[in-house]
Amino acid sequence: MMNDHPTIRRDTIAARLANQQPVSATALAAEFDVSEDAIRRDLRALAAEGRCRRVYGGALPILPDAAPLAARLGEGREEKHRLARAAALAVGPGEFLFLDSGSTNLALVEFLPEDADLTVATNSVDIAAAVLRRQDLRLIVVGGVADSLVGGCIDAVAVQAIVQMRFDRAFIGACAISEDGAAADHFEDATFKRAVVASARRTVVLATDDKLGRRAVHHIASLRQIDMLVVGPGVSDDQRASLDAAGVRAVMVAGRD
Amino acid sequence: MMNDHPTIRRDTIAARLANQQPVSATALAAEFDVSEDAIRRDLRALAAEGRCRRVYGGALPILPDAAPLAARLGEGREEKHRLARAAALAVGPGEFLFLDSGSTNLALVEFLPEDADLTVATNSVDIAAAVLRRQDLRLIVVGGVADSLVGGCIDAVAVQAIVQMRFDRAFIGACAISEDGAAADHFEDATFKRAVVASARRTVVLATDDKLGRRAVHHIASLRQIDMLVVGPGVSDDQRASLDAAGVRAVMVAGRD
DNA sequence: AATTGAAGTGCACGATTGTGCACGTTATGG
DNA sequence: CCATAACGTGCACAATCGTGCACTTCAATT
Repeated sequence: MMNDHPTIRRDTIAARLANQQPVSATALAAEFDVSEDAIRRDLRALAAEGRCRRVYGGALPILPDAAPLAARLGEGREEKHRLARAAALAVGPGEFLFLDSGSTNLALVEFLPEDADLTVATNSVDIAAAVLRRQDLRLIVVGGVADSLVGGCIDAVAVQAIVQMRFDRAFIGACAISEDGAAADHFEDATFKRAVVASARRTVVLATDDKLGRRAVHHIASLRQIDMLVVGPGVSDDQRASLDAAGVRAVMVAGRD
Repeated sequence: MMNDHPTIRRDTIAARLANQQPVSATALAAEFDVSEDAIRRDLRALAAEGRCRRVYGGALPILPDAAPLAARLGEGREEKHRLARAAALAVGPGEFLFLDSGSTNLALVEFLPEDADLTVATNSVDIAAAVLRRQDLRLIVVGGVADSLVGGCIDAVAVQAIVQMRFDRAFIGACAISEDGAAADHFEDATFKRAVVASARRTVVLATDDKLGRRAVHHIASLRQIDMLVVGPGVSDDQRASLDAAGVRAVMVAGRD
């Protein structure tokens, strides 16, 4: 019928990329029997929408947080520090916190108030190390089989441990924030985060600008379940308004003073 | 289909460096099947971005900042490395290991055989971090409330997790080794270590010279329960003989060649 | 039915990127 | 001090890219 329609072709390519498959311009051109120019235009459009990464010879899927923690430490360090500093202000004395894995939460450790009788639980090896270095924090390690991509434990053992805790405040790392709420790219990761949200009285999400408006496959929490969303100053007023309207209880903008 | 893409290669290299792994230009060239020139160009680009440090033969990761454990590693570093290197020789492929907290066991991580399908369990935050950096090791984190002196978890939760495991080989840190066996200065620490010994088919103790002949209050294991004791070359023949006589199955002397 | 405009396509052109090789230079270890 | 290995540079070549342009298609309008 019309299996060679341009839209179908683009959707097919987009689906593969969403499925973490790298694509080659030459191969796609042969497969859909169009010139490489057409394919290149498709890929350029996809990349402009942030749905893939353009590279020489084709395009790569957005590998969301696949890069190990340390890799992401360098990029956007300042932004993360601003977010972390702002988020830490909300923490009160004596609280029982959970810090999810992620470079932004790692940055948060050093901004937590000093000698505030805080207890920090985490499933991230790096965050645990950072907390341990601060003698004024109590540390609870969530164990299990460690996932090398996440840099911490997100398996059934970890979920089981989470289920038995009651946090005053949980800081969740999200791969994407949209009107649908927070989402992650990996199934197990999302499952773990859902358990954390369920065990926390308040859920806080720190989102660097690149996460806003993105979408990811696996749902973590609706916007209504997020008690505080901390974003950077680069957020447009439109975005803020639509988040407000969608039910986030508090949107905090870091670095606007 | 396009797994050998230049961009993927560079990302892979960058990820390793971000993971604190040094890389060799020659090895990478062979691994990705390109000329060393291409690799050198990659490394030069990475270094220009400040993501690694260029050295003769390859590139080194950027040291994040003051290494927390490097301080402790400083004292007696050479001796610990000798013990660790010797102890690692005994490890066979596919084994399930436990590494108790302690700087000597931390040193052991980097000497474990590469790509030997090893699984490492540990209760130490620093050791977990070190294991995580080596992507050829599986990591199991033993969770619980972390003890800031020990740098890991030794509470009831941790003991419970240990009880359910069966290690091929456990590396125990001991505060003291005498004819009575191994002992520790802290009660909880000793309790935890006893659980580990009970769950291990073989128990290995790495003892720096200052631990030999010392006594400590809380019993961990008799000499008969220790399957291998690794000591440094500074041990007198008398000491060795008395240990032998007391029932240690194997006393290994590191650094005598 | 004819007109119009938007979207998609292929092609030609010069620019850019990645690669390997050859050359001379520099570091490292005995 | 010397041998070797690794290095940087310049160069040639191929693949790929971006852009401008002409052409088709198709649906909506006149």
